[in-house]
Amino acid sequence: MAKALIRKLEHFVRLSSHDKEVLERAAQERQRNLGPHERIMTEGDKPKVVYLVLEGWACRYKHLEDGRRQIVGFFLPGDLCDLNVFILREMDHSISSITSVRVAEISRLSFETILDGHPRITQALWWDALVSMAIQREWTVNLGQRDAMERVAHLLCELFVRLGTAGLTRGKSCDLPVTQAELADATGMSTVHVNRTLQELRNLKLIHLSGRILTIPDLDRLMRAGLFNANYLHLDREGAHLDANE
Amino acid sequence: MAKALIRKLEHFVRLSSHDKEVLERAAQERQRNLGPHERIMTEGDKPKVVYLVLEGWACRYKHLEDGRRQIVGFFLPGDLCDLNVFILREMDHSISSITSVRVAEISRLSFETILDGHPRITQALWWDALVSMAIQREWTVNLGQRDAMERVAHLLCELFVRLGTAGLTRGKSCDLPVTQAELADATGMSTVHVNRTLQELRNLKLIHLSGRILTIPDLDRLMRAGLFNANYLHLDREGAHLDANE
DNA sequence: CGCCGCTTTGATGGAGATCAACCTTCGTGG
DNA sequence: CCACGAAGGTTGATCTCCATCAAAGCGGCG
Repeated sequence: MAKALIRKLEHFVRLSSHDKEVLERAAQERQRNLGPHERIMTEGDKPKVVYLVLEGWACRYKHLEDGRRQIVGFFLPGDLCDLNVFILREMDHSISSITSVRVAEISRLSFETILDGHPRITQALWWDALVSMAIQREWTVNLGQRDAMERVAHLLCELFVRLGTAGLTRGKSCDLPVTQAELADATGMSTVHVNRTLQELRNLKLIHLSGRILTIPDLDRLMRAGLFNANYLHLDREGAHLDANE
Repeated sequence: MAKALIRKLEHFVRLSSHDKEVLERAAQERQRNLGPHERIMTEGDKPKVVYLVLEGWACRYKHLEDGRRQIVGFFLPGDLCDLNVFILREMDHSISSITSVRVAEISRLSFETILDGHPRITQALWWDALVSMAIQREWTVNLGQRDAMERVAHLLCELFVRLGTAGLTRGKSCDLPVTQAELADATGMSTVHVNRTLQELRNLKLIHLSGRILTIPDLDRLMRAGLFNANYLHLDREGAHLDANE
């Protein structure tokens, strides 16, 4: 159930089987199933629980008054929304499903129980939170400095690597269940230009994309095209000194 | 010493005088003075301490291999770098001073002591961390969706409001010790276009800017021009239920 | 079959980058 | 005290990347 999360956290630290059970139980506690494109939380809502995505894709986004929309992040299986949201009085952005999605709702109480009683998990979750912030910074760089090709290439690299850490790639391929309009909202481009950019990437044989399946024949080349450097994802078992010794 | 930080945190929760002393002492512990444009941390460094800016301006930024640079955030007096950085093996971005700066270096140990023993401070610091993430998201929106005028207007609003919460505005004015080139790196624009955009804002009487002093005659109008909505800064004493009762 | 959501294509326009000067201010040293 | 240089700000001319508009393909599904 919480397999993707566990697999992701183990890029930071090796968890004991007890740690894993604790996470599994938290993920069971209360689940919610959503269809594609349903609202999970709306800007202005009072946040009451922590969400963990178990299956499917979702996204955070903000609307401007005049209707423009920016997707500020994708939630993939294993992703948590901010650990401490319930400190805030109201959400400053919205969250929607992209595909159909199963989420776990973790209550404030049981979340705090985990943080209190399980220092190794706690550390791993903070690591994950720091990585989320690094991702958000990298998106800032992406939108501020990279041109269309680089921007799309960079986003695809990020998604592919993140899916990989959650165990959701198959060889050189992965699902990419987003429309070009959604890619546009995430990259700050128009749909038309996303379309042309994807074609260019296809012509250069940097990607193969059809029927919601993305294949990256040579990830290194795509990374170079997108000036992608994975260091911001901090994937090298940085907390090894905490490893469970079982 | 830690006045700006305390003042900022009190937008979330009222602190006891003991709380304030604890923060003051942490800010005394070990200080460092830097001239303008000095490196504080470099991408790749192992982070060892938490920095708190006491005086002056600094920024975080990332370089692309080909030299392009994106400023991903400004540090104003009272700002802390990520609470838990030392979990990470290496920095994924750099931090430099803009003006001359005084920072406090808070050791991992004494930082953890604060977090352990002072729940009200801890909550306030988490609130601050969540606000930092919201700011980063808002920058993503800024770069992705807003045009030049809106983008600069939005940034100026944000800086003015944040300075205000730290007690660093004088009426309608504040310091703005950044060059146009730095504004360009923060907004993803060219210096030339930042210059023209500032002129336009001046012509519209939305700002008055000279000699590093920014004056905003009518903040509401500038906010409208930048589609600025302050809710992402969460400034309405959200943690009032925790207020120290003294 | 026919519609709806998504992708693709072509034509046109504009916001902002780039290049290249020039100007102003201010700190430094002769 | 002035001369000079460096750093920052300002301007004009040109070009390009990407937005916008509009219409046409193309599956998939009721």
